Amino acid sequence: MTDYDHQAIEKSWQERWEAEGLYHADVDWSRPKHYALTMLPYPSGDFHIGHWYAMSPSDARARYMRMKGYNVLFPMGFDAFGLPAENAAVQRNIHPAKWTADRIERMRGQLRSMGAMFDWRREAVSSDPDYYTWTEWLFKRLYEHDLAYRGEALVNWSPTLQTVLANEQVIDGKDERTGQPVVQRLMEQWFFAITNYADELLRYDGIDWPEAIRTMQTNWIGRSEGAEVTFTTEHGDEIRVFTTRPDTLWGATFMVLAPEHPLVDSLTSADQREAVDTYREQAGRRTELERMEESREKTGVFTGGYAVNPVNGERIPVWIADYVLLSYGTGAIMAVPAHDQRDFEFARHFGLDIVPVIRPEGEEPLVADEMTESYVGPGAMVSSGPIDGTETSDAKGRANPSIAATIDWLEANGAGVESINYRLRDWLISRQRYWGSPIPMIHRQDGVIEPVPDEDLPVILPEDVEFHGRSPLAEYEPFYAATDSEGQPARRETDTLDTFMCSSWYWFRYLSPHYPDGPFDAEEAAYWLPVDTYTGGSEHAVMHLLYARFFVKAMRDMGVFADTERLMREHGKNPAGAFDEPFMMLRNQGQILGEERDGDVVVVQGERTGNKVMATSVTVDPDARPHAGTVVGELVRRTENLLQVASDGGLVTVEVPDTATVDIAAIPGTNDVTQLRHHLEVQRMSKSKGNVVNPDDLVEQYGADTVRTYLMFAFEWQKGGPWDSRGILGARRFIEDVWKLATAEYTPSRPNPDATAKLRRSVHQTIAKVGADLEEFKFNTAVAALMALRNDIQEGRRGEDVTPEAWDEAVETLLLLLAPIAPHVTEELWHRRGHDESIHLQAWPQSDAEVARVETVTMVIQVDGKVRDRVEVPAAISEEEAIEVALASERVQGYLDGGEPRTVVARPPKIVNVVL
RNA sequence: GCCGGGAUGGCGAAAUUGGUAGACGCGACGGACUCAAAAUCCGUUGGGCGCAAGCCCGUGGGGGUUCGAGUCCCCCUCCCGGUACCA
Repeated sequence: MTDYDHQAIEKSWQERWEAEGLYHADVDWSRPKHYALTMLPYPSGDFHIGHWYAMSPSDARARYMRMKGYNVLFPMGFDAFGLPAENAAVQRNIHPAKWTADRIERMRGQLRSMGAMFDWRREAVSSDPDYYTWTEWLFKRLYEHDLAYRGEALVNWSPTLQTVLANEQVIDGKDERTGQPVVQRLMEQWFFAITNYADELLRYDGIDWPEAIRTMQTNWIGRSEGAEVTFTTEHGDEIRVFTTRPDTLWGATFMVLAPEHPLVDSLTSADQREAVDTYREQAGRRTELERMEESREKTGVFTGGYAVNPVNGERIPVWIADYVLLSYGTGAIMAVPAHDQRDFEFARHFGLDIVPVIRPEGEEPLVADEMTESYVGPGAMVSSGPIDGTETSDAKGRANPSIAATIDWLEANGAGVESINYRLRDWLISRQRYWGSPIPMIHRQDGVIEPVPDEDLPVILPEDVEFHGRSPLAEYEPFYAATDSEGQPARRETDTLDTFMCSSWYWFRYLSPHYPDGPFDAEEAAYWLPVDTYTGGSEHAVMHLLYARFFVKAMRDMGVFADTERLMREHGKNPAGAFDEPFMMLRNQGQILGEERDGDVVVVQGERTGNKVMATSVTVDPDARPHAGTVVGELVRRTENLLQVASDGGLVTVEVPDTATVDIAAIPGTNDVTQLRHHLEVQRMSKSKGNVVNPDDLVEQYGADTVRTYLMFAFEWQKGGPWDSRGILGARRFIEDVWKLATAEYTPSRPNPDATAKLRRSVHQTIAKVGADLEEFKFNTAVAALMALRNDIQEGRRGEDVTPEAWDEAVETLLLLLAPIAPHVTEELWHRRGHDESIHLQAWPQSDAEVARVETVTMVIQVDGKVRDRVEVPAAISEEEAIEVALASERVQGYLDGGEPRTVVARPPKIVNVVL
């Protein structure tokens, strides 16, 4: 037993740190700065172990940087606007402001229990007028620079949420938050012109971000190079199409328009009118989700109209089909069935012409009737007029000779132009909801829209409104009744801003959360910006992280940083590149999953051969009766579709083929093998599954230091993994061991130089190892190294053979290296050992290379690549000596059997390989 | 389908980037302490063979490069994440 009382220690240090302002970070131009940022939480009400997993390692690294001599800013705040608060108002009659404030208060307490080095003076809450004044102000600046505009577009409307959503917030036709389907509607809304920055957003110059995030953003932006070609209808209307393969224009045999395309009406012939109207009506009624759930069988109707292909004057039919989307490209395509798989399927389905225009490399020419799929490979252009015979490769855009030749021809003949198209749409920013930042705009009676003057900002969100599931603002006269710049009655904008806008600039507000003259104090910004490290989840790859990049670029171009840049220069800091990107380094943590459960009772029917069973049916039910079943027992392990079941008759391997019927008591409805796999393995934490790990309970039971240490130790941080309630005991034991060592009386009975040197070597190696690991976010190996040092110190204690000086050095170094990870217990022990100043103000220990150096190493001797012997040799051994030692080995001699080795490869002092 | 990341003991994981596979921890097993249990302490722990010295096998599967491959190259299987009639 120790007198380690984590509850008392953690509480008292948290209070003392707060009272002393230990973590206050202030501008100090004489010191290098480090701005460490972790994604701000939404005030959901309760901290999840996932928050701890994201934040406490980030805190450890920020603390490490502080000990390395940086002036570190590590702020915290709340992303406080959003729908859940509004729902609470509807369902429980609690005002969103109160709901939010209560939750923030509770979460602040939980955050404090983590013992992180947050500078609470810099806390920012996005729903405070202090904050959203500047969200509104930024909206106005964007409006003034034509980066915010009102426009009509086909948008995602969520009937569930009663609001429109940005493309980024719709996944698989369902809204990102609730998973409910969205529908497409043509509506007039507010947008941010993020597409103006598409090309710049594709560049990631100077930033150290995970490859995966950059790829996701690149794919989301979806740049494609090609040409825009103009076809002409029989009525003389122009139909513009975007294509990445203009070289196949001579193979275009029909056109397809999106059902909502504006030219559909004029194209439609009288006899096709009814069919077209029916199809359009059906398409409009279906949600994105329904469209995707239906088979991939192509549907569509002929309009009865024709258009002329500008390259050859051919008259081709115009169809409508829902595989062409109004929101992408021009909403119309030329169809080249021979060389595009979707067009091919459509043509086959409706019996349309297929004309090959590429002769595959080294093969016979394609014959339309014999084709079973489109051909998209390289070859030579055929039946293509002016570009006949031109080579075509797999390259995209002008890099492909046939495409380059076609673009030149199109431009010379006025039939089309080179064009680049993006998948990225402008960011739809308005929401028909209450609990968000107001949009500071006024609709005049004459239809003109004008901004609220700066001196009238902020537009305050009124409190005494009624909640009923839709935005109350549009029905609340005291809010919407306004006066325009000419004193005329007008209507205030009642939509509010997407909460992603609030989180697109919050790290600037942290710098000076109460600064009254701008979104941030330029002096603070000049010193702290840009953010050096940013940590958080990768789920924000194409939302928050893309918006944040857009915002800083737009702010830069609008001159918002002009004063900041001037101040940077005055202080001798080069502003170049400081406002091109928000976060210089980004690292994503993984996810903590629910605890791996065992104890599932499995009942299997099937054919048994020995201890193997081919299942025909599998039932998972904790209350399963031990009756008829080929095998009844407890699941021990599963890999793929193989289950290991411990039954009365011993361990049985059960194979579950796709054809087996599966019944899982916990999951209603018909189940399948996939569900079985997921159910029997780990899963996400959720209240309904009853596997949520509550950090508050863990902190009470084990202490924050133990929880932090365990979270950093147990997983590769970027990866995460299933919670293990037994694993945390190892972290607790480690902390207790540190306590014991640091409070022990140590008087050696037989100090000797060898043991002393050995311990000191370990200490200095550990300093280097832990520092390097924390630098690279490798928290698990950093903790492992500290545990190994603990083991070495314990060995010294048992042997009583290291000098008191080496002992003290080892123990205190252990405390210093552990301080960023377990801040409370190390602080306590540091003081108990007679230090007055906080351990968190100490410098990171220096590793003495001389002390850390090993004098002898174990050299491996291989014979034909197999390890046959190990010999202790001086670390500085020469190649000749190494070979000599290796050949002198008895084991090697035995293999040589008197003969000579064919060759010997030596990499002293690591390895010598003797090849027979 | 496409893009990205993976697959290493019973489990979480290490491995200086081509050089002792399994550090560190969990669990398990054996022992000490205890009337007993927990806690704690000591030890063992990839699999197989062997009394032992030791030998063989082993990083999802199959090939290859190399004196030497978890690591590099080619092919395949599976898992996780993202994304999808994107013209």
